[in-house]
Amino acid sequence: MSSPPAVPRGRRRGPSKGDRREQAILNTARELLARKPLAEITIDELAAGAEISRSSFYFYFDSKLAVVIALLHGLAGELDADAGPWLDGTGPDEPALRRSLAALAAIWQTHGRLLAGALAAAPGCPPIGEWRARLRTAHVTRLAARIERDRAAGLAPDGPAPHVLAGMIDDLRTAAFAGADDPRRLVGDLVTVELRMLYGDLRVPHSEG
Amino acid sequence: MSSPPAVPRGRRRGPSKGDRREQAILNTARELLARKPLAEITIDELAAGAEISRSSFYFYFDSKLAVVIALLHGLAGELDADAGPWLDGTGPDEPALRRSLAALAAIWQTHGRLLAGALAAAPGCPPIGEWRARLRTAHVTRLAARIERDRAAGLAPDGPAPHVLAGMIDDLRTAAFAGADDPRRLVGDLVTVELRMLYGDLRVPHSEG
DNA sequence: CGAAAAACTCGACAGCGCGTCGAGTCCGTC
DNA sequence: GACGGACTCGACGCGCTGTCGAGTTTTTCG
Repeated sequence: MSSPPAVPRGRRRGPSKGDRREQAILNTARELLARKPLAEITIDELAAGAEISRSSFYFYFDSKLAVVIALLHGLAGELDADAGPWLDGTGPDEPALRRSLAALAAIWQTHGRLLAGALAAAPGCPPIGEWRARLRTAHVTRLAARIERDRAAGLAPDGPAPHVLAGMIDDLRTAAFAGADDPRRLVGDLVTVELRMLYGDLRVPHSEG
Repeated sequence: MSSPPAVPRGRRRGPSKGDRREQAILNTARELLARKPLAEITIDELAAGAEISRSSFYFYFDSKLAVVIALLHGLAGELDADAGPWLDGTGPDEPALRRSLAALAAIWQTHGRLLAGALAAAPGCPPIGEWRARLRTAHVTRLAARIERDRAAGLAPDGPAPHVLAGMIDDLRTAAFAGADDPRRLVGDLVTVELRMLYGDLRVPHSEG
């Protein structure tokens, strides 16, 4: 399901030919994704880039989406990089949120095509859908917990159920980054908006109208 | 480009056979969309539902996506139904926003699969992309104007550029409705969150530290 | 070393869905 | 009744996908 065969490496030995080919396919996918959207990439191109025939491709991956999943797995770790301080903290800690979002923006900057393609393919491709769901749930759960903490401490106003609000924030990030030319330019505004979503009080404008 | 032939209706006459077939295709599309996502619907099915052969289908529409566009066009009007009072008003007029969102939710309720499918196909299908862009721009423009008005009147706090903030609100709506089981249940929370995005003030917690 | 096993390669094939083409048939008009 | 536009369809070619079985290379081990 993940890697084709179990390699019984009896002794120190460099990566087998197959290992290199597998990497070549992955690299080709990365290169192509830098130039065009996932939907326009064909297995032929992936195979050609790795200098094997199209049928040989199937020795390494079950489908084009399997390649995507492999790439996605490599990203799973990066995706919550630097999110910890924000998610585990309390109150409107603007700098922490900014760092968290900046890290996320950097990933979208370099892997936008991959993420956008994966998100588009998610409904209709269970494994990708599950990957996305897992990631989302992880984020939403931690953020929801943070919201509850802040509310209990009187730091955040009441409002939508924590997991709903957290889901909206996750959705907003994804939509905003997916549609942006330069994700990094969004960070500042996203910080402001998220803080408002979480802490923004509708103090009736003290202009008495 | 839009409708297949120009019908020279010389005199009062019921809809031609072709008109009925065209409607049959559209209806079939609607029925199928109620049962499965757009990507899983094939031209064969559309043709079969209208009781014509697959090649006859092409007499009426250029492609599956052309059918989608036709359906979408029928929706264009509904999509800003009841949005006027909110978009043309000023200040945190919660009831108006709620009505606007409720109307939108009702549309997502019945046409979710169509809208979700169209959104997924938008990048990679220029006509659909343009349709989405036009709709988005229309909403963003009006909402941005509203934001400027409110800010000028001191009713809303400063923040992201109006069109950016408006874009985020549009994105959030779309993402939230697209992912919801029952869009109508989201309305209340969406109202709260949007108002916070627009009017939520971060009164710095003068809590000591 | 040499044979068995595994890792790997490929051409050929079958399938599906798309869109086109040209040869039709139907039907209202003059 | 013949002309033309509306309409229909089968057959075809294309591009992409995934499978199969027969080959070649590489590794393992007696």
